[in-house]
Amino acid sequence: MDREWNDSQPIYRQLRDRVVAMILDGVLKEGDPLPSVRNVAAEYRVNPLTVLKGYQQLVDEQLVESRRGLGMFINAGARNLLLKAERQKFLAEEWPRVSATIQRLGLTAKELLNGDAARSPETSNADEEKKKP
Amino acid sequence: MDREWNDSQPIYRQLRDRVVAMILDGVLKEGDPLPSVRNVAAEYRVNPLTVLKGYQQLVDEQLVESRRGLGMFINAGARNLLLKAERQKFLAEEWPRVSATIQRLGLTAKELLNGDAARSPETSNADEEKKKP
DNA sequence: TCTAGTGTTATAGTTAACTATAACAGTAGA
DNA sequence: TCTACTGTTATAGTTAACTATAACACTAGA
Repeated sequence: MDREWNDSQPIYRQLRDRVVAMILDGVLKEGDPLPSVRNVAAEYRVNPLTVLKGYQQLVDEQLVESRRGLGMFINAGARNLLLKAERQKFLAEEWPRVSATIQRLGLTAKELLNGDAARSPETSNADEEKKKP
Repeated sequence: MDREWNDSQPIYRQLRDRVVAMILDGVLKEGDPLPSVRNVAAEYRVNPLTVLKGYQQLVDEQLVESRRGLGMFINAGARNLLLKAERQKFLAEEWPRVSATIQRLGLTAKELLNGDAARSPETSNADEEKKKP
């Protein structure tokens, strides 16, 4: 997980999205415990309530189950559920907007998608940065 | 312009983005006046101050000039400025995130391009490919 | 039982975004 | 001058997001 936050979305939603990404990437498998509310809060220097709120979203989506005194655990079937739901959400809401932006900027989706397919999933970084001493 | 708002970003920023889109699309040309603060506020049922805040962003970016008593006008060179700035921002900030999501969801270029092939002049790609194994 | 780890709730305060309402300030044209 | 548009500022209130601090409730293991 990254240690920084984006100002374009509330922290609790970004937190939710990160866990989702970890599930999809297989970093968190079904049955695994989530990092504890307190730990996450400490590590990212965020209020425990904010972390809880992010986690609660996952509970509401039935991706995660909470066991008091024990922790929060990835539900069985979570990854499949996510793949379906997130795909649909992405195609219906995000991609149309992104695609419009791409055309507006005179870029081509094809090039972006191809150029990126060659890279490893880790290297999702644009080379805007010059080397620094 | 659309009449609805997204809950994922503040209204004033969405407003700014819409004007930017209109400039890039050539709906608003250099020298043209923006729709007036009061009109927009009325049409979208939003507070005038919120509209002003969105417009002020454009002024701060030097895309728009404000003439008291007259209105706000698209600056000369605004489109060029935007193309550069927005491209860089998109490639550096948005695309990496989107691209990661695409891979995470196991979506393919083909799937994504088909949906809006109708819009893009580039995407007249009648290629055939193997169905998934 | 005690301890150290879990999730959860309570209380209270700050800030950003948005709202309603109103007034001020400048420009063009009848 | 009067009218009807513009942008701009002032005042004050609501809500959502986040914060700090503390306590409560539960579980596993020594």
